[in-house]
Amino acid sequence: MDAFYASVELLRYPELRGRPVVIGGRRRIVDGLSAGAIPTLREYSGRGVITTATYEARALGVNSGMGLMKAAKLAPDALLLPADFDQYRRYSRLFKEAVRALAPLVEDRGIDEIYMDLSALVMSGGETGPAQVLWVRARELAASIQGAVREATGLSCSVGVTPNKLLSKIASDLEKPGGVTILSHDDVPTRIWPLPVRKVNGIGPKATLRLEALGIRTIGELAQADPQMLLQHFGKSYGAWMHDAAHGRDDREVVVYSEPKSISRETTFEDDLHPVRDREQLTRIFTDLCVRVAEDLQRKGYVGKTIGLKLRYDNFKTVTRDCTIDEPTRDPVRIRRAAGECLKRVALDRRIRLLGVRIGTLSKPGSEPQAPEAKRGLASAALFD
DNA sequence: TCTGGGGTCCTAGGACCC
DNA sequence: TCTGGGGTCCTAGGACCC
Repeated sequence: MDAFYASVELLRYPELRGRPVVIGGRRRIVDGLSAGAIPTLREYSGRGVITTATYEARALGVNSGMGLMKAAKLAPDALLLPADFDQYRRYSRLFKEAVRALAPLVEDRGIDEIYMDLSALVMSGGETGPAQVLWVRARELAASIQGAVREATGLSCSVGVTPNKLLSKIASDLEKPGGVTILSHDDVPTRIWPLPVRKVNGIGPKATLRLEALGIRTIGELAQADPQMLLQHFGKSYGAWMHDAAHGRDDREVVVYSEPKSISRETTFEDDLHPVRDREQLTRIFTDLCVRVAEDLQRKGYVGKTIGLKLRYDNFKTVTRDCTIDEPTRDPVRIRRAAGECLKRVALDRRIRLLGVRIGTLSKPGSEPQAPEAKRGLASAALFD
């Protein structure tokens, strides 16, 4: 989806179309503003990052992930709207339903992205046909998907049609907003290799810096790099993957369903809290996080066994602790108790900026994996010792 | 002027088991 | 006093993604 959160907001505030708008920060009352007026970045003070910026705002140099105070320097007159996740989830459901009606093999990649396996549709009827024919079909299909999404939501999206997920992800980004990009393997040298390595899904900021230190900036340079050297610097698994990725190779399937692995809630405080002086407030927030995790478990129908704590200090250093309990649970009291045990294992010697609670090793109640005792072949194993 | 909230996957060490 | 070769589970941290 193109600038998803911002585009949803523009449906609600069509008069803002064409203006720089960013989504982020907290809902707050700004002194001196008349009720209903939309504040500009200039008027904002406090914590937070941009989650989405309209293309007009991006033209001013602001981007998602950027701190709001920094963004305010670059684009003081950009309008700032708080995120409304309930609304985004609603539109997310709508666009995914619209796509599934046309192309049922859909993999969820978060609120505003999907992969579709279009093979059967592009190669309908069994005959493969010359490349030109497939191209035409792919383009028609992509256009009808875009049409269906617009029909259902009023929003625009960009589509990449290629032989695999890796290339499709890159391709979908090449002609935003509203673009369709179709690539075959033969196009990799001309269309993919000139791009910076950062465009590869899985090469993030750290790997980009390390590659740059090796003199590798583009995907083409990565493709030409000595594989042995990559293994040396990035390890067997990541190094080999990088090399394959640079050549556009990717054999991952489109996964239409997967079970969640963990559920968590966390919050960054308006102001850093002192573990002693703000103890009461911290305790209240901590308990509330546990309650919300328990509610999420209940709503989604899971229980969990591994309870985790996350804590970020004022210097941004982050620590986690977790512990596994005997019986899977969704009880807020048990979760709170376990998380409390975790808390005893971290240093509370400086101010805290974030607190989080997580639960993992999820299962559906009543269908827990068998108890370990039942799985072990005690009788036969004993014979060998 | 610091840097959100929800996730996944990987690595690596240690405990423990046979 | 030294020491194999599997395996699983647990924990902590970190990179990365949307």
